[in-house]
Amino acid sequence: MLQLRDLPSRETLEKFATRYPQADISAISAFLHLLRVATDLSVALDACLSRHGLLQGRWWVLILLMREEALSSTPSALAEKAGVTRATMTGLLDGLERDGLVARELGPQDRRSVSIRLTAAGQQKLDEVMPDYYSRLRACMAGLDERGREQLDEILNLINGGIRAFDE
Amino acid sequence: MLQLRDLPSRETLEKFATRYPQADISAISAFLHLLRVATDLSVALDACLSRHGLLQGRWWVLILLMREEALSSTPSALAEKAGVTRATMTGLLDGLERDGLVARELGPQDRRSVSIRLTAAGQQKLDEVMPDYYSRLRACMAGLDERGREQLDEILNLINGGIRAFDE
DNA sequence: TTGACTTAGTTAGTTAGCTAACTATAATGA
DNA sequence: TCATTATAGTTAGCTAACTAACTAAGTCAA
Repeated sequence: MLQLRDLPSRETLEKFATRYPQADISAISAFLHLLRVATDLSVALDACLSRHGLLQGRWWVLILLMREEALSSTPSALAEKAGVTRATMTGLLDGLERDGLVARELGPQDRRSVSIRLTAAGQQKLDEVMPDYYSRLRACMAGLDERGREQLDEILNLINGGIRAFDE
Repeated sequence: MLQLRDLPSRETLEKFATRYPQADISAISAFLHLLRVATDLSVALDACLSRHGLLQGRWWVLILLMREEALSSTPSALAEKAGVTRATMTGLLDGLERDGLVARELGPQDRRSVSIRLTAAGQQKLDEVMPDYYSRLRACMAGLDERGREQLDEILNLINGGIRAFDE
């Protein structure tokens, strides 16, 4: 997401602000800091998942299926919830099916539709990954108390509300 | 980064916490919220840059060059600062050179080395993109006052310190 | 009822990132 | 000195995302 490692120093930002007076230095700092930490968290998550032979895309599919009462859904619904295109979901499901973590079954009513079911092996994989993920995440966030978590939540909501201004 | 659109509700998290007692619900919420907002910011940044025919990777290269006193650097140094591999940097520079935004010149001392220089067209491109980027970012962060920005900075530092615990 | 549209899923081809391996050059130490 | 090792840059091939286009099936209205 944010590859950049060499974040601008205050001096650099001031130099740029001289040429570009639109610059709001503390806004830029906050923005880059947020992207930097989020990217590092995402990389850490990837590292955790890869120990179990998973990547984020495929892992989220398993979780979405586990959330379902019948442990099953359709590629379209999964794509929507996972935030990827249906074409991408086809590829994710191909991989999961190959590894036996989900099964494709013909939908009974709509013959265009396919039912995707979490297999026992898929559930077992989650039972292996989730405790590891949750333990690590707990440790990672241990330094931030409840008050800090609430503050973060409020700040993120404020920034989120501003994103439409970014897009205009 | 975080594709997932359908973030878990409190009920879902509680259901998962029953099966996986390691779960720290407010930690998970904070983590996902942070990744979600950061991803949306990154997407908004991409949209802004694409109006000017740029993507993040190539844009950061231009900025890194503009930071240099002589407006020039080497592929290796740029790769390190941009946080990508040298192979990736080769590809980014190919594209930028094709568009005339940077120039490859032979380094005088070390004959293995190549000097990359920001061209006048490259500087002009930045002079077009940066005011737009800075204006949008200012508007996006307008809802967060200085106190909030300081709080965010502290919170991010706390979380950042915890990332090593995620990796163990 | 049939022609136009919509929806579900897949396939094909593109992209930007990656790793691994390569060439050329430089640096180092027995 | 010269054999080894390290560094700079590139190339080739992989991956997971994307868009666009396709087939098949369902829906709807004139």
